[in-house]
Amino acid sequence: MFSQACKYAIRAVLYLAVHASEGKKAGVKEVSAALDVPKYFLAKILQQLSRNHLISSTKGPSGGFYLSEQNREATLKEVVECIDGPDVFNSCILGLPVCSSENPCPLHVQAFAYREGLHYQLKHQAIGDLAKRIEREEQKI
Amino acid sequence: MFSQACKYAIRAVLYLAVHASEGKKAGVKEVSAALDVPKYFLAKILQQLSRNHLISSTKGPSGGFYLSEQNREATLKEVVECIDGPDVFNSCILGLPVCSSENPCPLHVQAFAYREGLHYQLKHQAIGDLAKRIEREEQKI
DNA sequence: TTAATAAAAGATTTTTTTGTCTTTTATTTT
DNA sequence: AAAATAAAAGACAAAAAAATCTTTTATTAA
Repeated sequence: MFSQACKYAIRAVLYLAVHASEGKKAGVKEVSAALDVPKYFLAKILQQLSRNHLISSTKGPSGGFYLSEQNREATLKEVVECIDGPDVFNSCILGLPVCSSENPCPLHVQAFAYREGLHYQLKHQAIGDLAKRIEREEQKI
Repeated sequence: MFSQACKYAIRAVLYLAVHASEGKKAGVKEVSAALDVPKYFLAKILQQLSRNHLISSTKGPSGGFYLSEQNREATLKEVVECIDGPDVFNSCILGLPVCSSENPCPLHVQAFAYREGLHYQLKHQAIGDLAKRIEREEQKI
């Protein structure tokens, strides 16, 4: 479903949402250690998210990554599409060039129904709200 | 979700289910042309499925691939797991080593529902029955 | 204002996946 | 029995994804 880079991206964003803020930034080192993720690879991913304004960063001492209030209003759908491209949620599960409700592949109905569930959550839940739930339910990232 | 090889495998098996039989075998050339899939790559995939008794084959003139009656009773779940390994349907969508209903990752609930629907169909519908539906509804493969 | 810090950027390497080609083996038709 | 056919097997090449390392730039704290 998601590339390795995308999985790291989602987890990193959620980590920042829970553990960092404008006043308490987190560096690549901290995030990669906390999530047990390759440091330099994660750095590239965070850069890409930062360039696309999905996370915020500042250089220099006491710098690092964090989510601004605006960043917290974005959704994981945007994060996912930033890393894996815009077609993640609507490309055919069998790779057929045309596959839709009108012209469905043999697995379309099931694949669509259940992928939409995931898509819906990622699209409609703000990252900030998701972070609150994670803290409340003490979920692992 | 599925690797490229796995997508080709599913489509090839369905093609054989619809267009081939013990009396009317299909060669790699025919299948790759019909599905527009790389010939030699498909050959490898069909070999692997054959070794695992998910499809049948015979060498020599008028040889080729087909599904025996027994093959038609198998499911696409077996095909998928033959190519992509046994964890496709139960590994964490974020790649966490532990992720379950008791210890869920932040996306577990949605991801689980998404995959289980698909999993259920692939697990409970015999390839032979699926092929009949494809013919009845004239679906593309 | 200098040294230290940390992200940004660029280049490179490694690994995995995808795709191709050649040789061998089994089977069948002539 | 010989020639032709088609899968099986093995080796190889190309492309993509994942991971690493080095240099540069911006910022801040001493």
